[in-house]
Parts: sequence; structure tokens; C-alpha cells
Amino acid sequence: MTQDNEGPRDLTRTMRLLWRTDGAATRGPKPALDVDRIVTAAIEIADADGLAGLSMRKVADRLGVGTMSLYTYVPAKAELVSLMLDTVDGEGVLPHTVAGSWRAKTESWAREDWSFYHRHEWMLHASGRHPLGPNTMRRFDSALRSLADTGLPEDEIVANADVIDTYIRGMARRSVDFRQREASTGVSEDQWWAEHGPMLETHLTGDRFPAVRRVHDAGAFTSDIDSFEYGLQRILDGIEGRIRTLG
Amino acid sequence: MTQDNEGPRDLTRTMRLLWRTDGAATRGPKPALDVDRIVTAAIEIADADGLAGLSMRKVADRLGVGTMSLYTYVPAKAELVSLMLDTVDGEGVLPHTVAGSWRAKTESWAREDWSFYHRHEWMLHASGRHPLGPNTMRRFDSALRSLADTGLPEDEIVANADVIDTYIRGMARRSVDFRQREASTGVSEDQWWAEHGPMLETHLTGDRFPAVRRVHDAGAFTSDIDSFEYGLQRILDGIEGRIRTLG
DNA sequence: TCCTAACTCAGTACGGCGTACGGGATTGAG
DNA sequence: CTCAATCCCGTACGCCGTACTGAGTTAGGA
Repeated sequence: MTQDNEGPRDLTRTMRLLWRTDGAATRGPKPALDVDRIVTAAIEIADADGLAGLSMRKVADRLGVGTMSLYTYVPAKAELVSLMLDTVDGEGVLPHTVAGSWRAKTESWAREDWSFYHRHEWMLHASGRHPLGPNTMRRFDSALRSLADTGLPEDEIVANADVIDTYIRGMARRSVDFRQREASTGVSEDQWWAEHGPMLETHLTGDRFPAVRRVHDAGAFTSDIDSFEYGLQRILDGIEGRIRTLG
Repeated sequence: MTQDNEGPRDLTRTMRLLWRTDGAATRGPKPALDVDRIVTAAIEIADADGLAGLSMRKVADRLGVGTMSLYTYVPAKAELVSLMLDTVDGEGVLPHTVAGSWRAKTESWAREDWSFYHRHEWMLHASGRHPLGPNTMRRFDSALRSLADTGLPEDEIVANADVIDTYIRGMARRSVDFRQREASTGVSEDQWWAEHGPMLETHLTGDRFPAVRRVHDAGAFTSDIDSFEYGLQRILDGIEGRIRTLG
């Protein structure tokens, strides 16, 4: 049961591709392509059209080769996505290189990843089942180094890294989904409320959703509070409290 | 650009379906089906085979009707998923009905949703672009009510609800992805390390990933710390700190 | 030098998907 | 009774990932 977007099937082969531990072939014709060119082309397509707009045929067309030629370099689409993810993880500033306290480093990490996910929105729609490549590992390592100054036990450092990363991804996805909904329906939030507001009002004015109604009347939905920053500060506050407790 | 899994196209129609504001037809043959039966069948399939295993043909087969008959009741697959999401959101305990402080209510909410997402894993793989239905709205309302006792300003209550919900979803997704990776490759984490460990060791023993290496040697990866609970407590601690600051 | 194993390249084809279209059957309103 | 509204659904189209197959190319070993 349950495969959804699925990850790669043949893990051994994928690991070799990710970590570049496969030796070059000796015999046979000179390859006209290489894995990197395929991955680069695929990333360009995904940046423009999303993961759903990425197909093997489109990648091949962009590179001017037959579709099936790609399979000489990459076992299947899932493995290609694994490579795309790791490649893109090679971008950007590593948080542990930023000056300042663990908190400053972590804030930098969060904001960096936030804009990073907005630059490659498709990453948020990829399955979480892809194996770790070297660049992803490098980012993870950097995150752990950023949190080392907390002085927390190692297992709590790992837990905090997981929690912060999950938070960033989740909020970025929320933001991206929101933007894409406006873009794909061509309906702005204002237009939407103008159209469906009256029907919802019927429900809101009843006692079915009292808290939503109260919060709505208080104007909280149009508040310019930045949820991402707000929640980030709450999490960092919580970690600081933990440090004090243990210290 | 960018559509990926996409949400519904015709929002007006979808809203009518979600909020059941379409009147019954008068003329024409008696319908053999209704929206609820279609949605129920689709949920059963998705629970068993994931979103990728859900197809209009399979839903129709399960109901013993022609594929295209479904389109009499539902405009398209995206709208069906919207209905599935809202239907499933009708399950479970609403957090504001739980006894105790806002913190107790929120913990209950988090743990409830955690097991909820593990019961319907496909929800985590659905696009976030589906419009709100009544059951989802009800859960949101309940979340806001749970946080009302914090005494925080309304806009911060909304922000906290967003943050907590995002955190729960994100951690649940991480957990589900992990489980599914084991299930789909048939390779347990132990087996995986036995197979790829040696290759990774080569990298780990170098100075490329010092923090990962240190944390690994400390046994933090095999620690039985519960990241979900740990992070939840950090977030709730952070909110408590905020309450004290403002109070 | 030549043979042949190893390798690249890609056309064809298969089974799956969502769904547009159109036609036949059925019903209640006028 | 008529006819518009509505249901049911077979057929077909254009996508998708990729298995299979075979033709062409290269370099190592004899």
C-alpha cells in the first residue's frame, strides 16, 4: 500500500549517482550527455512549471535528445528528482558560517531556507522519501553546527534541527500554496471574499464558528503580522527556555 | 506557471459542493449515486493505496458504475479531493472540548491530529490549495477557541494556530514519509545502514561532515527521544514565554 | 588488426491516467 | 403528450512513465 509520489526504487544505484561513486565507462561510444546536464535542465523546467509540469519528454526535448536516451544516465524519474533535490541543496549560504550566537545563525538559516523554497517551489511538493545526497547532508551538518553552541545534549540538538527544518518547510509550503492558489485561479483573496463572503456570512453569523467570527471581526485576518517570523521566535524562545532549564 | 497537484478550478461550484448549498434536481431520472457515496469510496481507496493510487476509474469500479458517471456529481478529480479532505476533517475530537488549560487543549489537539494524519496519510500529500469546507472550518474554529485562554491578541492567536497546525502537519509528514520509505523499498533503516554505511563512512570520517559525525558517534541518531513531543513542548514553552512578556 | 563485449542512442509500443464529447435513456413540468 | 432537464456512460484524445528491442559506436584483448 501507499506509494503516492514515491521515491527511488533501486537505492544502491541512486546512492551511487548522488555520491558520484560510479566510475566512468571505458568502452562504448562517448556519451553525448551527462547526469549534470540532465539534472540542470530538469530543474529549469521544474522552476518554471512545477513538478507536475516536469516530464521526461520535456527534459529530453530541451536537451535535443530522444526521450529514452535519458534512461541511459538515470534509472527513472524518481531518481532524477532525488538528484534535482540534492543539486539545488548545493546553493546558498550555510548557516554555521554566519557570525553571531546560535540564535542568530538559526534565524539566518530559517530566512535563507524560506527564500530558497520560494525560489524552487517544486521542492516542497516532492516526496520526502528521497535518499540523502552530499549537499543535503552538508546543509544538515551545518544546521547541527549552528545549534552546537546551545550546549544541549546531542540528541536534543538533532531533535531541534528536525523541528526547525520541519517548521521552515511547513510554513514555506503554506505560503507557496497560498500564492499558487491566487495565481492558478486568477482570483485574489479580495475577489474571493467578495464572491463567497455572503454565503459564508450566513454560517459565520450563526453560532457554528464563534471563534472564527470573533477573530474575523477583530480584523485579525487582515493583520500584517508575519506568521513565519512570529512562530520562529516562539520556537527559538522555547529552545532558550530549555537551555536555561538544563543549564 | 506552477500547478503541480493543483486545486479545483471552478471555485464557485466547489464551494457549493463543500457547503451543500446546491438544491436537489427536480427533473430527470433519479440519481443512482450521491456525492457522499463517491467521496466515501474515494477515501477508502486513498486510505489503502495513497493519493497516487486513487483514480477516477477505480472509484467508479468500486461503486459499480461507469467512470464518466462520476462527472455528473463532481466536476473533476481536484474537487473530489477537496470533498475528501473536508469529509475526513469531520472525524475526531475537537480540541476546545477537552478539559484543562489552553496548553492541555493544545497538546490534545496536536496528538489527535498526529494520529489522525497517520490514519489518512494521503492528506499530507494533497495540495494545500483546496478551499475550506465546513468541517475544516470547524476544526480551525476549535483551535482558535483552544488558544483563546492565552489572553493573547487576536492576531497572535491566529498566528499561533497557523504555526502549531503547520508544525503538526510537517512532523506527521516526516514520520509518514519515513515509514513509507521503509515499506516501499522493503529495506529497514538497519539494513540500509549495513549496505550504505561503509560508503558513507568514507565521507563521514573525513572532515566534510564534522557535526554529523560527532552526533552520530554520540549515538544521537538511535536515541529514543520523541522529536514530535520535544518540539511541541518547545513551541508551547515559547508561547508561554510570550504570554508572560505581554502579561 | 580485427573481433567482440560494453556501451550509447532512440523508435515503437503498452498500459495507465484525466476528461471532452456526444448520444441514449429517463423523468417531471407545462 | 411534449420537451427540457438530467442521468448514465462508451468512445476517444492527449498526456504520462518506461519496457523492449535493435542499430550504431567504441576500446580492450587476441
